[in-house]
Amino acid sequence: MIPDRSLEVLRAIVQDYIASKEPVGSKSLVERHSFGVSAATIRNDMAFLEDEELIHAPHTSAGRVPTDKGYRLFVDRLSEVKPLNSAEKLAIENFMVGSADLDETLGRTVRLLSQLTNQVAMVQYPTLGKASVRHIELIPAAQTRVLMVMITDNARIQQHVVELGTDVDEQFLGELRAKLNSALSGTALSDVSTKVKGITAGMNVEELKISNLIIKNLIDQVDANRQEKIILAGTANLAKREEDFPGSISPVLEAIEEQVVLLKLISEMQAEKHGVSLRIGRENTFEGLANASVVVSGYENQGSEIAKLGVIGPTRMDYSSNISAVRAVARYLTKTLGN
Amino acid sequence: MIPDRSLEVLRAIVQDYIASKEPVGSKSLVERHSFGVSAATIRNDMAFLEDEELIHAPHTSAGRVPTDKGYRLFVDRLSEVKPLNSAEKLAIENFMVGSADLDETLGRTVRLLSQLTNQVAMVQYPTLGKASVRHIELIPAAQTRVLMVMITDNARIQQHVVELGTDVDEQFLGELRAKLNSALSGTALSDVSTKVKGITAGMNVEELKISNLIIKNLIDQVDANRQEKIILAGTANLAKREEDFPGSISPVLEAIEEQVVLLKLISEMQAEKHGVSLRIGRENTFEGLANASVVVSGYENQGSEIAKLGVIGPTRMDYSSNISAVRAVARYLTKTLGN
DNA sequence: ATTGGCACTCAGAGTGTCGGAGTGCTAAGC
DNA sequence: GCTTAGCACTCCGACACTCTGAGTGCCAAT
Repeated sequence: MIPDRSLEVLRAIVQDYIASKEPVGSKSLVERHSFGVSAATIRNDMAFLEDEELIHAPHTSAGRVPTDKGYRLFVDRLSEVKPLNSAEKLAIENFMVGSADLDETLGRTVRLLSQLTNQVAMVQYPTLGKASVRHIELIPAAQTRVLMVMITDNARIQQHVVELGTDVDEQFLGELRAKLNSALSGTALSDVSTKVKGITAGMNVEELKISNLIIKNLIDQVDANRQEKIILAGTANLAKREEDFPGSISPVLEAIEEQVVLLKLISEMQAEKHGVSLRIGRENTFEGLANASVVVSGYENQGSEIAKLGVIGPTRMDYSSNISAVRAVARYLTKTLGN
Repeated sequence: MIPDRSLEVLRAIVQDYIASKEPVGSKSLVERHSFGVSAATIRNDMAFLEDEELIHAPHTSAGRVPTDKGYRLFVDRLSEVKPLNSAEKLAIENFMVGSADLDETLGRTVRLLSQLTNQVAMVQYPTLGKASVRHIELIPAAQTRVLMVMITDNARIQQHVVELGTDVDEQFLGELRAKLNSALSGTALSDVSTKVKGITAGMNVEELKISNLIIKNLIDQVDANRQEKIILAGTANLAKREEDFPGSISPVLEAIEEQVVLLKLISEMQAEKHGVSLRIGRENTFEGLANASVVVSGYENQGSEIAKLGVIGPTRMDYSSNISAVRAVARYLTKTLGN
């Protein structure tokens, strides 16, 4: 395998490169770190690392830059998770104080994360989890459309418009709403689809048709995570790091603007080490993110993971800090949601 | 005043500059336009325009570039609003088809606008306007907190968490909700604050305190536009136009990320010509937008303006197209909301 | 008022030079 | 056999210099 000293050299290269943004050469390396050997020896080690494709020289006589593979090895085996400093901890505490509803909490969280890391932060809206139905409302929204609103006991609101195909009968809608509420109020979401059966007893064909439409929609709402949504903050941080993205930042901006891309990305990422998941450079299947890294962690409610949050930045990012920030924010969010 | 030919020269400069992104000189000007006079004459006109601060030479012997004032004069007096071409019209029609709830409609609208203009598009969420109350729901959200949900008959949902200061009494909450609903259901929002009086009759001190808190909050919801919110699309378009922003795009990105800034900006802008309002470069009081222009138009529901939408781009933008796109999209949105 | 001519300016592209940082290799040393 | 000093070589980046083309302002002539 790779000798210990070579690993140390790799670590030093990654650290120096992240700090200086310049390719790092053998001489400056021995100056800044005490390897106890000379530059020439380091050069041999570097040649070895290059064979292993862990580092790479942008051109013949330049210093070396870590490859994606190098970063990967670095985070997996060489980096320790930096504990947050007290200022950062304070920032987290302050940010969370007085949070009100879900929207606001998540909004604060995403801004907090972007401030903490100086990267683009994202927070995925939670799935409904183990909540139960509090109230269902049916509102005529147009000639042939009904707005269905479901309020759950963890204070989430799901809404959707249902196209009936025929004119809305307000009277009947009122009855249906009463039936739905008496049947479902207090029901766990997981039980909705069974409990809702039998509600259509004694209806005529027309009513049945409408009821089924609405019920179908209700069930869709319940068991789908279709309301998947991600909020972002700190996009401007990308522009500040412009020089970190060879070429242009615009593919990155395009990628993060596409909710679909982000959702796919996030859903592919499963927690690895420290409860955090990481994609480095081309590990992201999406082409536009070839020069970007993504750090993601899940957050929980009532003991099970309900969604994820994370940051996106250049491959040349400070992994230690970002990983610990993402992890800490995920924990605090879990804690906040617990109240 | 300014001689006619000089105005023509200004128009030509603006048009050429927008097209070529290069400072435009007297010679290329006479080549591309048929003024019927020589370059030397044009130069005299240009000197005049420069005295008037309508154009400006970036350095001694370069061509001229319009100033903010020049653009302003151009849009006010010289440009015609370009009618949309059929492809664009088609795009609008297609985009709007099958829109469902408000969120989705606005989401589509903002993406449509950004595609049409290739700029950053924004849409402000509408104020409640002339709607009336459909249903009020009070949900215990935590030990001492209540989630208040108000559904209006134009299918909008307002929600807010109220901190009671004391433990929630579910029973009482149920009664209060019933009272609120019977008192307010069907009431126009503008009448809520008067109608809600008297509802607290016969309550004890503790109940009164809670009721007042909730009612106060309800009224806040109703008459405040506090739920002001803007959605954006096409941020990546900024990055593509990077070279159009002297210095860096990051102040612009920062500005548009700040909802507060955008809301302030939008609220200051009142419709001028063609129902569209325009801020060019430093006309934007916000420093970060010194090199940006903003095109805004209002959209309506039930005959009155309920919110605005628009685009943000470099001062060197195609005003004619963007103005007509913004105007058209605002109209289509008004139309869509009418259904 | 318009024009052609002329001298002048300047940014930007191209070229040449130079130094420094970095490399690979080799032969000697521990 | 690993380590090291030394050396020749490479190449980027900075700097200085030149050249050119586009553009200008001004003036005398029409």
